[in-house]
Amino acid sequence: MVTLKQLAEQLNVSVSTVSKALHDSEEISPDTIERVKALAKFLNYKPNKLAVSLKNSKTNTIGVIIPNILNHFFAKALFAIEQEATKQGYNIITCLSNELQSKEEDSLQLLSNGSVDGFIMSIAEETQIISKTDHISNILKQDVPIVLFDRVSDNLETDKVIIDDFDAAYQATNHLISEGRQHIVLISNIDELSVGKLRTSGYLEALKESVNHTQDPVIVTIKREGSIEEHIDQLFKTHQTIDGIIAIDNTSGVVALQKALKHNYSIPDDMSIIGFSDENVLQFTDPKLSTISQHTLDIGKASVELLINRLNDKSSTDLVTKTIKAKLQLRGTTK
Amino acid sequence: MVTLKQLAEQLNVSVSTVSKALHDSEEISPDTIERVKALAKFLNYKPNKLAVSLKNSKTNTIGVIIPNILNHFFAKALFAIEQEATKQGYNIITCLSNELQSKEEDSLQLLSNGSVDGFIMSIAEETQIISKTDHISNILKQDVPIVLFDRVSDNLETDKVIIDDFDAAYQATNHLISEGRQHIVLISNIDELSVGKLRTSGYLEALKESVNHTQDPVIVTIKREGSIEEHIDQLFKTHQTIDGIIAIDNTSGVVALQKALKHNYSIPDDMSIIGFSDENVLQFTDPKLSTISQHTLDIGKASVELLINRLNDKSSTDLVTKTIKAKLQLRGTTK
DNA sequence: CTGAAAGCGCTAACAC
DNA sequence: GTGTTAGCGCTTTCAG
Repeated sequence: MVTLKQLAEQLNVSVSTVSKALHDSEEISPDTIERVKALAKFLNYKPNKLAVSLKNSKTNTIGVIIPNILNHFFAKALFAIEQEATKQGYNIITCLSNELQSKEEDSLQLLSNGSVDGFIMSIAEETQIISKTDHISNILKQDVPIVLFDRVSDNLETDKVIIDDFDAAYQATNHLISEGRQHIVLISNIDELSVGKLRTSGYLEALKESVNHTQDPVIVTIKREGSIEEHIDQLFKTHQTIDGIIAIDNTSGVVALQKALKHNYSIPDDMSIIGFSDENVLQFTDPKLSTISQHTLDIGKASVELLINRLNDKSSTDLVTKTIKAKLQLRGTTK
Repeated sequence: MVTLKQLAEQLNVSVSTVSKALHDSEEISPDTIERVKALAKFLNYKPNKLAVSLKNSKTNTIGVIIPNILNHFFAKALFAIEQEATKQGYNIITCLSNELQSKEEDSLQLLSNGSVDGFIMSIAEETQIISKTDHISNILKQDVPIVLFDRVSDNLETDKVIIDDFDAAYQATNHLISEGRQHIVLISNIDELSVGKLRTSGYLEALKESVNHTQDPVIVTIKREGSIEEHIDQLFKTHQTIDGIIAIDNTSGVVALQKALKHNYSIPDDMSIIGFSDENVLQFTDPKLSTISQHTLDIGKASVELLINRLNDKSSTDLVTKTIKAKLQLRGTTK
């Protein structure tokens, strides 16, 4: 690696002159600036980021902690975070917690030592289940800002970016009710998560409020990843009067549609299905799945904006929670 | 942030004593070590990684450049890379090239300044199309090691991790031939990529070698992401004798299956389909798609191993190319 | 206009 | 056993 010192030696000037020249300092003669820059370019000089960061106590790097990169929602969020961060001159260091509290803690510890200016994260499933967030508040205590997105915790005093999970499920349910559906089932493999609980509440509330709708709520909870298909198959066997499905996670909507067609339901005549899936699954379904669109790109972008705002004004004490409205996208699986 | 200096002051010893104590140096009395460690723990001291890296000229960080994180193959590769890197005590800085040569170049430039010890990357589509890899060889010239995975280039002298793309497609095609299929079509939306070209060659070779098989090759090339469905629909309309499909990218196999069922083919009786998809799509298909399994986790792991080996022995000059054998996984869409 | 010197936080050779 | 010093590469104040 070429250093300032080497440039200085070759040009017979001092290190500080070189440094200033490269920063277009007014103190330096145009001529010197010219010469310095020419040589720097020629030798492909790049300032050592470590040294600059150490000096400035500023890394221009954001730590991003993702619970599960194989979940398309998070992959897309990461995509958006990276894009916006790059645009704003920040790098990202990505850690994957794989839904484990221990890995989440490790990553926070490991990077909160000057490696990053702040964090953007979504809470690991395990952390949400055992509801222990000390490892996160410890970091906050050390004045390293954190933005939480999607999966958040009321116990943590941070900026947050969420979607209106309750409302989204509430509206989806109401839509099915307005279609005249009488037996609307909710399918979830995320009932341990904050977002899962909120979406379920929205569903329950919509059913409760609906006057001329007397069904009891039916909630299918799926624990293990692999068993979604079995559960849904089972559902169609045991509940033959089902005419509406709200799937509140990424994939079960698609699976439900698949199975419904297999069971010879005519969609959407016999049954309506609404999923929380991203558009990427649409190519796999026919008819096209109606979904609640989460505007994942906006979520990622907003997270970066919030964090950078916070970094630029650490003094500000009021926390902001930004809600990105989800939108019901009716396609081929609803009337 | 707590620093060595602060610890030293509180304990009335020198900074170097503290440093040594924390490293269990033999020079320091057990008693002092005890006291230092106790205070360090109490104050939650963490060595500033920037300073350590600067001092050691070693960051223990790997730069990972991913062409498209929304592609499940790359998400899974990233998953594997992160996992293995963490295991070996390395962090990763993730950059997304979004298939653009310019972003790839930016990322390499930005991080090859002491931020990372080396790179793991897969080449952007644009870079493969215009076949300009100077920005990569420039980094190599600066003695920053790079491991290429999946999409590689013959022009670059680096360690590589690839799958046996030619063989995989060759075998898949031969399998369909052995089933007695007479009109086997290849579908590709990645014909610009090195891996796409190799897979296509494998298909062509298998057809050519087959003695009692007289069909001409049929290759459907899809350019735009959104048009896969249309193209496949079209295919079934114009080529009604098709009885075999090899889809060489991540998604078109699933789409082909979907459409074939829609067109009332009985799968696998009337037609066999083999995709290059990951297991994650299986939940969306019925019958289950037969695939060529790419062992993506192994690819990621091997990439990290190769890079770390290289970092530990920069002198070694012989380049290694590791081939992770793909495996034909027959499921419900083949006989 | 240019240079010397201090310091970011850490390590390590070398005193004492 | 402990302390002093120099230096990683850079920025910045202050002197010249």
